[in-house]
Amino acid sequence: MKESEKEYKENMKDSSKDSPAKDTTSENQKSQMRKGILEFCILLTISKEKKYASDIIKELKTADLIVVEGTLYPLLSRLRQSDLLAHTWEESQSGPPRKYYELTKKGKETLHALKETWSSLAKSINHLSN
Amino acid sequence: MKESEKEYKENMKDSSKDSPAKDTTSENQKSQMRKGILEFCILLTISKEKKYASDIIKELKTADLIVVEGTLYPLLSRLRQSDLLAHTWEESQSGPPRKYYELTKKGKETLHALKETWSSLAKSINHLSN
DNA sequence: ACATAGTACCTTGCACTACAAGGTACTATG
DNA sequence: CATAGTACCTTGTAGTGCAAGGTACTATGT
Repeated sequence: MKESEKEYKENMKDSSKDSPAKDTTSENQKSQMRKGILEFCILLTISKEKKYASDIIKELKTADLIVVEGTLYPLLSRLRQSDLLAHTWEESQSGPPRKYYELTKKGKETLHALKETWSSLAKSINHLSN
Repeated sequence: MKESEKEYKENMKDSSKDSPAKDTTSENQKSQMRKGILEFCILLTISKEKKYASDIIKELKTADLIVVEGTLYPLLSRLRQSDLLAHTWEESQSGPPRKYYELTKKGKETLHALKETWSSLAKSINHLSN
């Protein structure tokens, strides 16, 4: 029924002429894709040995993941508040004392769970790619 | 300098006693990890053949990715506004007409870029896992 | 003819995230 | 003692997924 179809399309709220197109630049996409994965990555790096903020940023950079301070600090606070991380102050030879983070027991468990989530996600993408 | 270290710690704004811990339940983590990847998955599914909303949800479900309508529709609108998708109305034998989506040229290019982003991300995680 | 169920589309408001920008406190160096 | 460097943190903004709710059409039973 061409007629009813036409009616339907005309009567339905239409999002065609919404606000101007938003950013879907590849700059943005990369950043969007990292969302929620950063937490995983940070737990991963800390799991090897206790680290402080600059250590973490450095290590992530070697893996081609750019993270800035303003992102990292709130994230570390979140993880500590959720009892996934604990910190200890340690003096430095050159500069202010550093806050070294390490995984709590809960943190290790969570990391394990996140690893599974990740591999499940990777499997899904694989599945869709065929 | 135990003394100066102490000062530093005391004087710095401290986030230790912030608001109560937020959700870092594994429910939430899984959902957070999917963020920004959904867009990629949806382009992937549409790349094979044109699909409408329910098709997409069904296909994602077979890959163990749960998506709901309220998530999908705004996302499709975004992609269309960014000229990655185009849609055509088609009648249905049973029910209202359907909006079939397919990739534009720009959409295909973007999908290609996203594939690279994904594999680079996977490589990073791999790198960190050792 | 009319109500009910089913399908398909869409919006609003919320919680969460990453980031840019800016600020404080300490150390080391010229 | 000023300047640069390191390390920590906060505030405000834009983007995202989701729950909840709403509109429009078709098919079916009574």
